[in-house]
Amino acid sequence: MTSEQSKSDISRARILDAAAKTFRQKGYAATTLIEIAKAAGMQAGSLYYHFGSKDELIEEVLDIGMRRVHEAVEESQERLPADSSYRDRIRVAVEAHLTTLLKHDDYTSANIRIFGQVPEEVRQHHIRQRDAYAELWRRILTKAQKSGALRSDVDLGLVRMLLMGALNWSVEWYQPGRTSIQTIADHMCLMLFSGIGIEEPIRSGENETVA
Amino acid sequence: MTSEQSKSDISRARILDAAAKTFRQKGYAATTLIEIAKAAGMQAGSLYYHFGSKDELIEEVLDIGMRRVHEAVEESQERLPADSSYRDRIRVAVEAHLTTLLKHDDYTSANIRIFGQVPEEVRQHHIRQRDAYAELWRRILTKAQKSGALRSDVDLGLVRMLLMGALNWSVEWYQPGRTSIQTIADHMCLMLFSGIGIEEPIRSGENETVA
DNA sequence: GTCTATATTCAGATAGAC
DNA sequence: GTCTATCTGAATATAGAC
Repeated sequence: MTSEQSKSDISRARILDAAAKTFRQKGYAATTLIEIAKAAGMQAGSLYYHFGSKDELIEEVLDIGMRRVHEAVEESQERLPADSSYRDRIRVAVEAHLTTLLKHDDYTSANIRIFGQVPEEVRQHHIRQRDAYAELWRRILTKAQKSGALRSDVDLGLVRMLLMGALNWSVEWYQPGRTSIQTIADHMCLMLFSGIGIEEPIRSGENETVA
Repeated sequence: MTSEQSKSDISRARILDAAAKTFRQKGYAATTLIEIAKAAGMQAGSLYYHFGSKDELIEEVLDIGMRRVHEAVEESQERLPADSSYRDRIRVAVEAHLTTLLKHDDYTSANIRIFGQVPEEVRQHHIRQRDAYAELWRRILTKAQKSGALRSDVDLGLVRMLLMGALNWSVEWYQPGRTSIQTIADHMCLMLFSGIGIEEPIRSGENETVA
């Protein structure tokens, strides 16, 4: 039980990597074990030495993906100075979530993209883990609100859903090199804390022309 | 060519309705023609009288879905008084998008959920239509920014993506009866225009206790 | 227009050789 | 541990009867 990696461990990891990548790209049902095996450099039948079924494989991919965001966000909080502002706490959480999602993690983005496609039974097995992650955000936002850093008249559940949506949707459009992850996080935090609106001058009904 | 509906038209519509509903629920690959046929009250083979293939069917579902949001948002703008504020213009657009998505439209929500799963060829056929819808939002936001209603130092492309993400993700969590669509739209607009942050008092480093 | 029957294709899974 | 070969089931699509 040291950090030695048996041949089995190595193959297993290669399969998981290939699976996460393929599931993320093609979705659950459209991904075949043949494809995964090929990407992992072996034959389809060989997968069954490591995993009992396609669903067992997808479950582990989902599990790893969720664990990684969860840990990343949790660590972002622990790394902060104890006297950090609540805005900073939320800001680093947003950055951690986005970075995990977009930077190098096929597992996390696979989780987000295909969770809605997997068989009901697989989904059931992950509800607990999803809830735990939701709970982490709930705590962060609730503390911020109680402390007076967030408006007290908003439904934090709704805010959380809208925030997660904005962040998670990035897996559908983000392309490395076009915008930095930091810029995305900055825009998200600006919207969340201050909004991007400006008071409009009162107008008298005419269609004004703007230079 | 009046509004008469032939038997064929009626069956076709029933098939499309059943397809939109099933695709939305189960995703693209996991939905079988057998299921769709059953939901439409016929045998799988009969579908081929109306559609040449599964992909032809999905293309029409995607097409209808996108057309409906597009029209809904466009009409929301046309219905507004000419002297409406830019905030109001954005607000009704948000409401129209969300309402179409969540109220009665399996087509639109199917479009959002499965677009990422369909074969590349099908996706290609819809890029133009998707671009047209993006362009509609781009115009709305750009006019608002130019008029001074939105901060000039933000990347509107990013804002649009984050906004669409927050709205579209609602298909994953929205449940009728729990929160009203109007409340969701209100929260979204509040975040977008004003944010939900409150200036935090300057603190001196200690962990303060809050009553 | 819709049915029944079926051809075809292909994926998930198993068995035994190496 | 991985391979090859294969079973089994299921889904798209076609053909011809009604």
